[in-house]
Amino acid sequence: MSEFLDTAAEKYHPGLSVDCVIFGFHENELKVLLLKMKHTAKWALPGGFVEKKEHIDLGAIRVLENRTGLKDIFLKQFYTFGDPGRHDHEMDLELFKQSGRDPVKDHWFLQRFITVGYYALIEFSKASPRPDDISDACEWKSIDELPDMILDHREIADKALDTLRFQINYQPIGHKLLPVKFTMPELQKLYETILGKELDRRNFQRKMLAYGILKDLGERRKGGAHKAPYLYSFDVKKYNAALKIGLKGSW
Amino acid sequence: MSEFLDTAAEKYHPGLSVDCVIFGFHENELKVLLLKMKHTAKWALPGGFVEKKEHIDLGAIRVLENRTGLKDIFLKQFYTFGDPGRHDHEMDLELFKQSGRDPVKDHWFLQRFITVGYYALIEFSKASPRPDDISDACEWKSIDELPDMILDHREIADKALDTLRFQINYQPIGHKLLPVKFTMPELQKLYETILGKELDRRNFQRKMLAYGILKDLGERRKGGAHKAPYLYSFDVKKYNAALKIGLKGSW
DNA sequence: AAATTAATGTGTGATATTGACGCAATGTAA
DNA sequence: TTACATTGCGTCAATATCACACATTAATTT
Repeated sequence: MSEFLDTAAEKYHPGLSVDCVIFGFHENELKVLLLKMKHTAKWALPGGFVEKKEHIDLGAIRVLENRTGLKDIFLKQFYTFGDPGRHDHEMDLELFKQSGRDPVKDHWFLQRFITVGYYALIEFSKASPRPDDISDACEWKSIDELPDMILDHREIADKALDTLRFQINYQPIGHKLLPVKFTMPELQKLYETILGKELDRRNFQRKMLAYGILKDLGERRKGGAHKAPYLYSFDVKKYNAALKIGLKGSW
Repeated sequence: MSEFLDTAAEKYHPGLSVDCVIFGFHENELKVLLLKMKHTAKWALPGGFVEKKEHIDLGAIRVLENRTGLKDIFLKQFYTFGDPGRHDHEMDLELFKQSGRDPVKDHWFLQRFITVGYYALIEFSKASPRPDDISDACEWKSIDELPDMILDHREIADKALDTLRFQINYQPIGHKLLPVKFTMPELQKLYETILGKELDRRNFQRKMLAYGILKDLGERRKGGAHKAPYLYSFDVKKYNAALKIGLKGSW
């Protein structure tokens, strides 16, 4: 950390950061990957700084890969947060203190920061969450029960979910969040969580199948209680073609 | 300009700008307000820098008010452009030359810039376009015939239109772009321009009226050739209520 | 002044989509 | 074996969409 404070001003674009809202779907719940900050009870979105000659998208991709161990992640920029009040001067000074240094006036790290928000969709089971230097845990948290978060990170997470909801007919949400094989009830639960409301099981199935973007695998998912549902996977070509014009439908 | 170069580093957030795509609707055409840059044939979006302790939204509002003479403008952030290649070093040096100064290495103005894109919707007739220091003209240009633009401004304008198209059922587009009184054909033309396709006159009218967001003023617009169309205005309360859940409809 | 023309206002029927259900089939647990 | 929750498939009325036809009106032409 101490070294970071020394070299940051040279390496990174001033006053600019990226924060990622990483979504995963597990046990019928939509989850977000959060970092538990050292020395406090608060959590944070995985984030980082953008190098001076780096595309901001690349900065976000770096963060993503470091936090999840995954490559080729689906990532979308969704909003830039530029409230000058989003700074937490106390926290910054605390960081200096912990690194055993005196806060320097006008230090790169102590200025006001703008942050560009990205959301990512990843397949839950494939990720290997790992903390970074300033955190001592990296865990999935249910979107319905987010813990106390630093700065405006709660607002950023909420806005990401809003965006997801808004773009549900235009982004490969199912394809990126679900495993290759999935059942109709699982797909429905995902939609319900994102939309924040319940859908009729039968109408949902009819509509989904009508899109022609699913391949019926003929198998069933055994093991669970009750009747075993069929397994499906996405017909990626047709799915992407359909998304371009948008899945019609009022959810 | 020379003074600007001296004080900018102190006053403005480093490496950050805002650019505004200002939409207006006139003579059945969707138009964008552009600045003609001095000493070149290229045009630019109205833009500016963000003060160190200023909300980025406020920075955009400042630009808007200065360029149009209007207050209370409808404004939405839509995307942040962070390609390091969006810089035009030649142009920067030119600016230094014109201000009669030598380009200083590592000068605030010569670093790489991120820009936050905003789109604005204004009532065409109420605006009084005026150039800024670095431009010698400020004019409306049809979205269909945009002139050569600097940097990635063309890309920014295109993305703004895409956003408008995407949000057409959720933003008060008609209300902000049209005068208080307007005819159904005018409203339709606006929709057609934004959507980039023609719509059936009769189905459009039926759908619009079904939303219940229009007030029939009973008057007709005389003067034009042929049958005089009725005048409408928005029922703002109902319009806004309808937008919250989104005007249903596949355009 | 009457006829022409190019818009606008209103209506209709076929088709597709939505929303709210019913009912039988299936796998686990009692 | 039975009970039960869950899944697969189907029905039907209400609504929305799409593709038109026809009558009306105001300026222009003859």
